[in-house]
Amino acid sequence: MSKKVVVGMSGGVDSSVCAWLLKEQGYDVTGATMEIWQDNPEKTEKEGGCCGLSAVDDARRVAECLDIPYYVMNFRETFKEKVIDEFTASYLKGVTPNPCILCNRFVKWEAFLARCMEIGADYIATGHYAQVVKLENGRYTIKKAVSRSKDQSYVLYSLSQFELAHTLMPVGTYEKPEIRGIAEKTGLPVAHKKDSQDICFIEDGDYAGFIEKETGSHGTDGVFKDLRGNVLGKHSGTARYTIGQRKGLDIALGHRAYVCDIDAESGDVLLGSNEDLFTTEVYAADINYMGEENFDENELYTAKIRYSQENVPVRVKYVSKDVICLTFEKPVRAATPGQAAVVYKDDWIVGGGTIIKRR
RNA sequence: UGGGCUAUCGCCAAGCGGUAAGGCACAGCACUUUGACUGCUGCACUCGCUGGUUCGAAUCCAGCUAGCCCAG
Repeated sequence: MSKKVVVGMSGGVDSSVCAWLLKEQGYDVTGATMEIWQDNPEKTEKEGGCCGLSAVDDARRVAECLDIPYYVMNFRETFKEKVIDEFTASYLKGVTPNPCILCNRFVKWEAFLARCMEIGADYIATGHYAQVVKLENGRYTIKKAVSRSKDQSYVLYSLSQFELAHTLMPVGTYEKPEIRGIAEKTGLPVAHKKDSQDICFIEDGDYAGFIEKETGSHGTDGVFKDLRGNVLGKHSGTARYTIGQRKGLDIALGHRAYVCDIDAESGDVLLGSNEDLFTTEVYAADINYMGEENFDENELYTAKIRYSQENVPVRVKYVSKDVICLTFEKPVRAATPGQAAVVYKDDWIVGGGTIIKRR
């Protein structure tokens, strides 16, 4: 009896090929699309040969094409509660969340895996560019994708050992062009769909407008100040800014200015130069361990503090049981509370946490 | 009310008789399965207004208007 796996299908190329690959490998494959937010069929593909189809329709077509059972699962409530509400709440607190990480943790794994196991699945699978591996120490971890430019390990750092033990990510060993090649060769109807990007539940990209619409607030009103405390001008609400931001400040100082700090209590938004953004120490909490049970304070790891950043050598020290201090060998730019600090050893994840402050 | 100074793109600011630099801001695109960063492109046929001098003025002259400073 072959193992049963449910593939989370977004209707995109990667998850579609993921399903194909697993079927090819002999798994008993079922497709499922998580309905989370996209409730309007308008959001369709602009290019490729299958215009006018929503994510669900695309996924269903792929499932038919592969001749596998297909379900649509409703996770709207979980998504609203765990991702959207958290997203907006964070911004109002002056913190910059990473909704993809929240979604992975609470929806795509916690909720989706549980649902799939209820219907008898041994595994769930996704089209992420990352690899699930079991180390010699017996622990599971996420390893970077073979395709370093597409690697998504960073947004998966919060998965538990149990979840990893029941997860397959076959796409992680391929390059993007290979995946598209497979989609074409096997005639999947989504071979030419554009890669998804930006926050999925905010279609126009105006996240500040979204927050205001959802909560009726744009954060705390207040002023821009320089690093010495001099008032530079009024701003339009703390929720519109994030550490390291330059665009959209709408203030002409003659030189480029970047957000260095946000105080949602007072409404102060501190502006400084790009150099002012660099720091060598970053604190993180809410730690999830992957490849190791604990960080070794004597080990030289590498870490990244945002999705698109190269790994930087780092030492990890415990400030308390669940708060760590990362000391980077080279200053890192714009450590931002709310984003994740993910620690790697070689190309696999040791663990990670949420950035709480920088120094 | 006398005297002086200044008026160039949203902000700052070059220009000093030869046919409008630059920075910041802003916009679009690219990059990106988060927010950012970054890169590229665009952004005053016009120089407070009205006349005059000149082959030719934002640049010289006159008047007007506005703002600032000093004096009372």
